Amino acid sequence: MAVSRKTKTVKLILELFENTNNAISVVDLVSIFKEKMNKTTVYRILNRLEESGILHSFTDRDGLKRYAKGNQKPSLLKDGNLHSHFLCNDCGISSCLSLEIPIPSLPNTRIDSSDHLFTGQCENCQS
Amino acid sequence: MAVSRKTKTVKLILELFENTNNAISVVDLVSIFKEKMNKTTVYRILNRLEESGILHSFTDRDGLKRYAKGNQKPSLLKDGNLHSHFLCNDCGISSCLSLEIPIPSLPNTRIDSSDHLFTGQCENCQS
DNA sequence: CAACTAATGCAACTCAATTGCAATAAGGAA
DNA sequence: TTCCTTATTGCAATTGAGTTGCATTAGTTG
Repeated sequence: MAVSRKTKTVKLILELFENTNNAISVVDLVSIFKEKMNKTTVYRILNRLEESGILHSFTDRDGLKRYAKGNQKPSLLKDGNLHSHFLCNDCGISSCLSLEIPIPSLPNTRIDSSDHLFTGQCENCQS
Repeated sequence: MAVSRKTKTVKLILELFENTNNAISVVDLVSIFKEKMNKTTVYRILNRLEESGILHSFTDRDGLKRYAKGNQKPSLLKDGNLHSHFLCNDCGISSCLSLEIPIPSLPNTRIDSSDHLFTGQCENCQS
């Protein structure tokens, strides 16, 4: 079930992601759009946009889901050019990194996807 | 607040982890010990064992927390020998990997920790 | 415009994880 | 061993992210 209709709510969410490269938590998105649409709608639109390959997501150490624009298909694994993310512990801003990460070769094991999250302190939060 | 008393419940949990190298989800641990101790107790003991450096944890894509034995301190970052995990999508078994992962150098950014999760199909689940 | 159905809003629900507090038990001191 | 201190536990209630069912609304196609 991908996005098939350009509704007002879908346009609002797309517009937000067109203007940032950061990954935004679903909690924040629900809060940002709380006057414009229902919490459930936010969740469902994000699911559809991810299935469509317009957004991708990851889960941080707190178990919160975060979305950012762009595709992250399993096929990308073959390149060894794995998508990874940085998350600032202070301000919570999260960005996508492009990084060569080796895929481990385990005997008789098939690796389909991988997630890589670096955390620390971003440029703006350095005292 | 680390572990300071060797209670019966702490011993039970330690015993389990001494006998496996796998990472076990908190949900499973609560279920395994449901006759022996309260859910809250499981959560609290795991927290203390992690603070003590006896266990370490990570969060999978579903947002579930998993624990395995061993320490994973930020200082390990310096080695470039980053701890990572493999999770089988079929049987849910999770194991620790030892893998050289490069730490990205971002301008004016301090990286304190990192998490790396590979998912796929393990040896036993290959049809 | 009419009709089909994807998409939405709302309320209720699931489930992992946390919290407050009274009761219990580890373990050091006497 | 017994006493005391307080870390630890059990229980019940709560929080909060995410999901579900269903009636209603609104894209889209002809």
